[in-house]
Amino acid sequence: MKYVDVVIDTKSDNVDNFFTYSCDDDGIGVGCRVVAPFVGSGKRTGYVFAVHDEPPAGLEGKRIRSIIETDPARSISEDSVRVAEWMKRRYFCRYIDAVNCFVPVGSASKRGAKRIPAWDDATPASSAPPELTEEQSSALARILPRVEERRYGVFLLHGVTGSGKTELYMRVASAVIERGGKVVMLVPEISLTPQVIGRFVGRFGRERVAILHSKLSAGERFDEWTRIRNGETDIVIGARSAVFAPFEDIGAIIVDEEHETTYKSDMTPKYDTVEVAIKRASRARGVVVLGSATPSIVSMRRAESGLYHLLTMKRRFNATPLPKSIVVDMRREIERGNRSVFSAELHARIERALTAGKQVILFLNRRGYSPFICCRKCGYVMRCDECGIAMTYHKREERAICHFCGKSLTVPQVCPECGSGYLRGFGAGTEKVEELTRDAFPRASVARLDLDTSSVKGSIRKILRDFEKGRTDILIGTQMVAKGLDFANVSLVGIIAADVGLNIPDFRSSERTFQLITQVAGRAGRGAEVGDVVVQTYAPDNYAIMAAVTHNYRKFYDTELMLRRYMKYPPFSDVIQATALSGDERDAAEGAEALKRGILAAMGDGEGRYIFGPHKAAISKVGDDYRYQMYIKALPERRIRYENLLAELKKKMNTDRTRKCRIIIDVNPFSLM
DNA sequence: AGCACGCCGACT
DNA sequence: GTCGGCGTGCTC
Repeated sequence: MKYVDVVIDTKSDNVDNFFTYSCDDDGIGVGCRVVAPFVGSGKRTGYVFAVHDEPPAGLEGKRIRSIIETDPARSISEDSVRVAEWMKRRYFCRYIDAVNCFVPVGSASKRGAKRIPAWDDATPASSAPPELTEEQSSALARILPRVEERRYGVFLLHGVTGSGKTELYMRVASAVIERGGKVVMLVPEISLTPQVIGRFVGRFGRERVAILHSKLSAGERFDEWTRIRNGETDIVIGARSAVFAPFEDIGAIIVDEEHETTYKSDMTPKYDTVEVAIKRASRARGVVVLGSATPSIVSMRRAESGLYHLLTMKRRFNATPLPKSIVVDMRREIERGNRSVFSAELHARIERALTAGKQVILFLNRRGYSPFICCRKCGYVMRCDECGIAMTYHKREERAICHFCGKSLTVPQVCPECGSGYLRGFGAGTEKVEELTRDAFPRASVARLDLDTSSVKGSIRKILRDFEKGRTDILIGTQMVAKGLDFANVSLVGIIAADVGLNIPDFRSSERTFQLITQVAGRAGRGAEVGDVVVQTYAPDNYAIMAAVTHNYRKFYDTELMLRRYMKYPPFSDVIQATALSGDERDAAEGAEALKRGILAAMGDGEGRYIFGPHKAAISKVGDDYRYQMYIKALPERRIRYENLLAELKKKMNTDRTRKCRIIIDVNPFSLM
């Protein structure tokens, strides 16, 4: 007879702890999925977190019921359970939320278990391993000993675009597979990285590679999960959720473009994929390879302080120099009377590129026609009544659209505040830039790639194929054009407004701007010739823009780190966002205040200098819930105290039926809105 | 006395 | 979340 501690799968915070059952099956172990009796004649599924030989103390007077059945097909490993425990503490979620990350939702699909999934996006590319460059060899030489000795270690691979990071990933994967281990390859967004997948499939073969992507149905996902768990594959490639792949012996977890924000989950549990990868690899004695041309400040800091091993690759594979960038001060353009979105310099260079038969990419991180709609008489701004944020004008649909919740309205003829007829869109988004480009370069063929033109299935690929085949001269787009595109004939990249992201209220706005400009600029001159980049900005002296333009990561990192240290932002703290939600605005506001009182009561009033808010959230309402939120800069020495305190306060408030609000907590949220 | 309802704690 | 125990208060 065994006694097992089980976490029950329910939706309530009240039941987020262990329940002890008896069990006569010796096949039971940590990670086992079970069905257990719960509340009268009811039964629920759950997961075993601990196994004891004796009934544990503290259960006097309670009956210990016995497990009804076990479900080996959907059980997880003991290591996974330990990582789930860590996730609960780190991300303030319930045990079961963390456990469910490791388990597919569906059950076996009816189409037969051995089906190989659709591979539409992955064209296998040349498979022969090329000769390594000197930089690649020396980087690899630092990773391989750990792979062979099965020692945990984290490597931050800082490699400029085109320095051959993917080849290095494949060599690490090869070495792991050779010694019988398994590999997880994480990419920011599966649909935008067909090249990487194609190369892996070409090298390792379709049968031994599993690809997890969002288009899989629940049944297909379950089949893939089972295939992975049964050891039928060596490599899993996928977006962030693939970090939970059911491998036992993880030799390597590779995180491509580790700085990307898609690695932060925005749903419960709100985990950071890089952190989970490190936790899993350290348990499995595997290596983690974090690759990026623009490593996150947090990762680079960890490398600098010796927690990670830093590997640097500075040379581009084909020795093409990095593109030449010039900065255009848009304030001077206005002074000279040029109020168009194209500076004289950019206009001239586009002309020149087109004449030479070259292609151009224009980047603007803002979709729609105008980012806001404003009354020129009284200053009224059209806002989404659901979310409270300014609505974007979309000309083709002739509607005002909320970019947060998608709500769309017709634009009124007259101002709803003052009744004037001067309601107009202000500023320019990609839709407007497309129109202005067609006007300015009537003989060029122009296309646009953003969320609005790519929502129809297959249209991304069509737009990209047209561009690749040279049927499009100028491609205008948002971040979508920044990722992984590699077109030899692009000689010019124009960044229409480099400062768009710089002024959003988030401590990472400089970091994101630096990364984005670097990434977009990298699209120029991927062929034999040096590319040109024109960066238009109203803040030409800004350190993030300057450093990006001069390809000076070091300079950016040093400046940014100094500011972060001074301001006590990550990596010098964790920013913890606590949000109170309620259908009643006063309950949300009062809940947030109560939480803050609870924190100050435990930590002392002095801690108030690290707590900001609570205040009505910038996105003040989501669905039926009003949102009030606050931020805590949790210094490292207080992290453990906050882990305990906030878990306790959150549970207390969420289970208190006299309080009509819910508390949710996000550690280092992707956005402060 | 009999029962509907809501509050509250417990669920192994 | 959901069940059941229990106290309150209304009705027969």
